[in-house]
Amino acid sequence: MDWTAEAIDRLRAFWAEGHSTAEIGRRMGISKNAVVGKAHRLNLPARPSPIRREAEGEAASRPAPQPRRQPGAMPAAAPSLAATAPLRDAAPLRRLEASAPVAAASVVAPAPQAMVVRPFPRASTRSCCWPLGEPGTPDFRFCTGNATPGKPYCAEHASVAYVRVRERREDAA
DNA sequence: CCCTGATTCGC
DNA sequence: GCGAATCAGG
Repeated sequence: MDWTAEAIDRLRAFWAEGHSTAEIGRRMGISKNAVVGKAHRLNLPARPSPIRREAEGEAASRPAPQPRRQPGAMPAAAPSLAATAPLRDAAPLRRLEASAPVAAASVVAPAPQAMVVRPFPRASTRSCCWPLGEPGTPDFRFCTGNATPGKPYCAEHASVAYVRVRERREDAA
């Protein structure tokens, strides 16, 4: 993967939109590993992980990482059972109470330095969050309409977002 | 098994 | 720096 400025920008955009790493990978034609790897390297804000890594105390409970494939190398010596667990600096790891369906963060401005990531790009909870334009492009933005009560979209976009499943003919074979 | 994201580490 | 392999939870 050639991580051009544009590619990174797109990654940031997709990431900010809350797409899954696999989805981003599909969209960009790369593996999810590449996505998550790069995101991690870019220090992009980790989105709620389904996994809860050990919290300080439990660090030792993990049986030490398995040795990974080593082409030419020999199996070195016996893994001196844990005991060595480095226990790196206590990771912040505050358990986020998950909740709001990860709304898109500011995707817009390719701002070089001051890229403030707002948790909520919408003016208020009452404005439509329908995305407009291609993520990562300068013109990407959100619909500015008023969201209908109880929905994240304006009436217009809500009608697009929520499709009646029952559209099917009843003659289904 | 499918999915998810995180981390490790040979390259 | 990159990303496959691996891990780990739902």
